[in-house]
Order: sequence, then structure tokens, then C-alpha cells
Amino acid sequence: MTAKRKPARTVAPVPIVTEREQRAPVEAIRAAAFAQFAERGYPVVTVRDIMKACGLTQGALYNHFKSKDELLHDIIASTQGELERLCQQAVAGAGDDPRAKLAAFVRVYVVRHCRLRVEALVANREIGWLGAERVADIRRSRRAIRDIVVGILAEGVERGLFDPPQVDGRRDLKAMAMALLDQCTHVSMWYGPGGDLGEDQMARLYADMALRAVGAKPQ
Amino acid sequence: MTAKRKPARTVAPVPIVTEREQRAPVEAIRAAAFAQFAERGYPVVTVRDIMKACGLTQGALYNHFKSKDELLHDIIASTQGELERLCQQAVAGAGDDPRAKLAAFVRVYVVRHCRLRVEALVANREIGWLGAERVADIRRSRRAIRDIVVGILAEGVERGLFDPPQVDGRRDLKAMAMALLDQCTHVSMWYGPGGDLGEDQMARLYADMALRAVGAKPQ
DNA sequence: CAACAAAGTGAACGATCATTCAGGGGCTTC
DNA sequence: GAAGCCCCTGAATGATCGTTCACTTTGTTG
Repeated sequence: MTAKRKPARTVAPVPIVTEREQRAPVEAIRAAAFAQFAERGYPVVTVRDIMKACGLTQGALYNHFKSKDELLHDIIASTQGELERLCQQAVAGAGDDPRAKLAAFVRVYVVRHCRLRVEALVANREIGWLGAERVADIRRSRRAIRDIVVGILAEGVERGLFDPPQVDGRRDLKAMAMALLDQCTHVSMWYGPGGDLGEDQMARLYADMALRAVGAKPQ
Repeated sequence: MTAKRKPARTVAPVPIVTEREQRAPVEAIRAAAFAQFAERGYPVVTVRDIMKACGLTQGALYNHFKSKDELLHDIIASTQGELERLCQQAVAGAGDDPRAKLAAFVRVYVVRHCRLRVEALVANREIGWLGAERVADIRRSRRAIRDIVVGILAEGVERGLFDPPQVDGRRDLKAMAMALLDQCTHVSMWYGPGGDLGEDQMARLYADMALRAVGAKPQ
């Protein structure tokens, strides 16, 4: 079943790319870990699984990461950091109108969660396995993203451009922001490129739904 | 730390409720498993953990369930089944208007996901650990719930009561239904009774957002 | 060619897991 | 009070896990 290299003790153990351009093994480990964590979940993926997928053996992991836990944190943190950066950038480049800001935010967020489905899935589903210390900065980044949305909503309300639903005469912008983010985040759980809509169409659909949900005045 | 019964070898090992009314140990196991799975995740919760929480030892589990896997399926399936029943019932009792049906569906769905947060969390997060055979009927039930929503949306569009967003001139009611469900489902991930809104208020907020998102005409 | 550092190997370690099973109490029913 | 059943115990089994480590290979530098 497994193709066992027979006489080879001395050959290069990684699939050769070119002599000069081979990707750092760290990157191969990251990619393999992403794929396996996404498909089967952190606790049941063994170090042996990950390293075998790179053509290496278990022990080699510890030349690059201190532990399996550090590996998980490394890949989640890089994804999460880039997401936060993208969101800030999208809002900053959308001009002054809160409606444009919200639409730009949702579009970028949804496209990213469609395109990098695997990364998003891991980042959102496997956080719980991180040790308490390592989980803290991920949660901080998530709160930061939520607060971007809350800020847009507050600005829109203040300027009379949004009219979000009220319950018992009060609004809860934080709950609304969570609702919008949940909606967009979990696209990565079921979206597939084979579906009826492409990434950009999904992005526009979700942006439209978000604007309607917050009661945005016509532009 | 743990209150160890000292001389007792022969006493009843479960916390005595009354002589006549003790809950079946199966229920105690279910409850303990729910709590522990929700808090720490199926793969890292051991059979010993669950049974210790009931005041029993590992082996006793297998007097009630064939395996840890069957236990997980049992508790997920019962939750999921009741959710499906509740949703059907909510829609059936909401009259003829698709707007009322959608609102009733969302309200019931959100209240349930707020109130039975633990159960919802387990049912939605731990499915992946079930064996392929056992996961099938859970997925069927989820599709059934999604199709309830799709049906309401389709009826509303047909009768001119909903005007959902279009992308490139087309609608994707399935994607919209998934978006609404994702939003409502993941309330269970962050809602806490200590927040600004109560369950009923959350339900109304979400129902309002859903009606706006699908472009429901004023009633 | 010798020396050195970086990186991979694979056996080994200690821990822990789900599951099995022989043994033994406490019921209810005769 | 004997028989039979339900249920629980706790040691045992066999497998697998993350991590370590002594050793080897490879490529670079003097």
C-alpha cells in the first residue's frame, strides 16, 4: 500500500522540486498540517501523519517547532493576523461612507473565507486545542475584527445612514456585529467552488444581506 | 479534592436522589457527556472522565452504550431530532404568511440555541468525530431543516412577499438559507445569559434581521 | 580533506486511551 | 434461601500518542 523506497537510505527524502528552488521544509510542514487539521481535526492528526505527508519522519518536526501545539499556534496566528490586516485595509480604503465601509468589509471577509477555506476552517475550529497562553492573542485579534464592525455600525447609526433593528427600544450593535460575522465566517464550512455562485458573487450577496440587515439607507 | 467515600464498598455508587425516583444512570451519563464534550471536545474527553463525573468507573459505560462513538451519536441524534421537530412545529403553527413562518422559525431556532447552548454546541461541533455511518442521519436532519427555510423563501418569493438580493440577476435561495442558519446556529458559540439581551430579545433581533435580509414587504 | 552546523532517522520512553472481562454485590422472584 | 439478573468494579490488554535522543547524512566553509 505505501510506496516504500527500497534501497534508499541516502536519497533526498523530500519530493525534489528543483535543486535550487525547494521550498523550506517548514513551509511543507505548515501546508501538510493545514490540510490534515482541516480534514480530520487537530487532536486526531498525529505528528507522524503530518511528517509522513511531507516525506519525513516524526522526529524531524522538532527541528522546526517546539511542539505540536506550537505548530498549531503558528499556522493559526499567521492566518488570523493576515485576516485582521486585510479587514483593516479594506475598511480604510473604502472612503468615508459607512455603507461603503461595511460593504467593503463583508466583501473582503467573504472572499477570503471562500478562497482560503482550509485555513479559515482550521483557524476557526481548532483554536480550542491551543494552550491558554497561546490562545490569548488569537482571541484579541478576533475581538479587534469584531470591533471594526461595531465601529462601522455605530458610525452609520450616528450619521443616520443605518437603521438597525431594535428590541424593546434598544439596539445591541455588538450582537449584530457577531451575527454578521458568524454568517460570513461559516461560509467556509459549506462553500465549494462547484456551487451555484462564485466567490465574488457570494461576496456581493453577503454584502447586500448585511446592508439590508442593518437597515442601510439607499445610496 | 475529590470526596472519597471511605469505608463504602457496598453502598449505592450514584448520588442518591430518593429511593424511588433515582434517574436512570443512562441519563446521568448523557448529561455528563454533554457537559464534558461541550467544554473540552470529544476526542480529549476520556471514558474515564465521563464516568467519574457520574460517580462510576470506566467499565460501567459499556453496560449502557456499545462504544464511546455510540454515546456521542446518541446524544447528538436526540438533540438534533428534537430540533427538527421543533422547527417543523413552529412553521406549521405560524399560519399561511411566509413572513410569519420565517419569523416563527427564526425565533424558535434562536431561543433553542440560546437556551440549550451546551447541547447545540456539541451537536454542531462534534459531528465530525462520528463514524461515516452514524453521521449520515444527522446530516439528513440538517438538510431537512435547511430545506424548510428554502421552502419558506421560495414561497415568499413566489407570492411577491420577499424580494431577496440578487447577484448578476440570479438568486441563490440555498445560499441565503445557509447564511441565515449559520447566523442563528452560532449564537450558541458566544451567547451568555449575562449579556445585554435575553433569549427572547435575541430571538426577535434575529427574526427582524432575517426578514430584512430577505426583503420582506411590510406586513 | 577536515571540521562544523543544520536537518533527518528511527528506536525508545512513559503516558494514556478505548475496550474487555472475570469477579462480586444487591435486587426481585420463586 | 436459592436462583437469576442487572449493574458495577478494577485489573488487564493492546494500541497509539507526543516527545526525546544518539546517531547519521548532507552541504558549506576553512
